[in-house]
Amino acid sequence: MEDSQRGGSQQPNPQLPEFLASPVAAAPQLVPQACTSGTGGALSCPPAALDWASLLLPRAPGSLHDVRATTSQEQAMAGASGCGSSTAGDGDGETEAGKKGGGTRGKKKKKKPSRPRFAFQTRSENDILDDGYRWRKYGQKAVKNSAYPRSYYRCTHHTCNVKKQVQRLARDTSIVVTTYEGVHNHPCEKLMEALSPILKQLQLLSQLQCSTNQLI
DNA sequence: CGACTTTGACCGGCGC
DNA sequence: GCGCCGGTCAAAGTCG
Repeated sequence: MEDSQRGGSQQPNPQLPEFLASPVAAAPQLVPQACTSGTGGALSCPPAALDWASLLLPRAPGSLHDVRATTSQEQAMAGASGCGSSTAGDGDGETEAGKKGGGTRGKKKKKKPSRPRFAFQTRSENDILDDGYRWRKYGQKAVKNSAYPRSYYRCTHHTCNVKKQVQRLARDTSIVVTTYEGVHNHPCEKLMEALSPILKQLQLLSQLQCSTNQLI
């Protein structure tokens, strides 16, 4: 319904969002998640200088796994809710299989605690953080102790099984908590598209520098 | 017409 | 065992 989400997942503007375009000055201010004290701690917060480039590349070294959250701690995340248990565990790869397998509706897979999961908070008016990937919303739930519903998204790439949850903090409604689950196994087309001219320029530049050095 | 969102129902884990 | 709650499914509706 909200216009912000309409029109195919989220692409309000054709270009990348500022925070992707300039990783350092992350626009929707990444809130250094002091990790909602509370229950147990620390939800892994991506470091202040989040390496978006590596995050967006499939299985880039030192990316997601480094900031993964342990399942028991995820709930601290939002502080957003007393979030009970739930896990989400999704098969590392094969979710589809388990889903409608029997033909019965709404079948859930078993708990699988270990799946790369990390969350971060952004200060933004937009619930949806355009990270360059395409997401399809597959559910929305009201969560306990929070006036705001939690939305569930899945990466639309066929072979990709990454999910994310988006929820606005109850305590500070200007903060949106995004929880990613899984690792993209495909490049971020949007980002690649946006970066390619820059990369080309860089290549040219380095070539130029090389030849200048040789001359000297 | 395809891709996407909405929304109610269902399922399973967990705490009591 | 029961109820609560989070996560998911899938039909129906919407949009470009």
